[in-house]
Amino acid sequence: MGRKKIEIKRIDDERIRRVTFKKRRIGLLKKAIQLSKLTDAVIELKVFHKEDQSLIEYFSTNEEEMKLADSNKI
Amino acid sequence: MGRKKIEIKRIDDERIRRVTFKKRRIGLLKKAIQLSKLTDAVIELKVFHKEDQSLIEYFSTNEEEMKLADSNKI
DNA sequence: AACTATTTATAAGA
DNA sequence: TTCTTATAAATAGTT
Repeated sequence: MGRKKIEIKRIDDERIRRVTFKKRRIGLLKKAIQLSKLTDAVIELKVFHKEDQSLIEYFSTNEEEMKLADSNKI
Repeated sequence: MGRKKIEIKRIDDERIRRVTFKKRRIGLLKKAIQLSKLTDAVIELKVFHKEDQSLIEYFSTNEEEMKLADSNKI
């Protein structure tokens, strides 16, 4: 959803890859927060990027509740 | 992004809440996969829904690599 | 479950 | 390189 349609494969140009990463990471986090708020979904999201050694984590609830859900895996 | 703009708060109507959950969970998963493919990001995503006891998990890589990233938390 | 009008995310440009 | 904008994509309400 930009000026042009892009293929979903690794972006070779490092500059563009970094910019895309920063933009889309924000977008993904927003979507996760919205889903959680709208529907009571319990969400855990981690995004790690080697290039800048950044790690972002989001838990819609405490970790314990997620582990509980996890242990009752279907 | 639909016929009307909605507020990001809990959807009271159960039927609508369930439909919205199913739609947006797919959207979130797609975004996570795309971010990973486009930028080499390492992503872990878990979505749990109490109402139907469903748990969806996505790892863009093996869990070990994520744990490693996690242990180097900044 | 499928459609479509509209909002939102974002790729490329400024 | 932060801000803008044209366009693609997601989705709220409809059928």
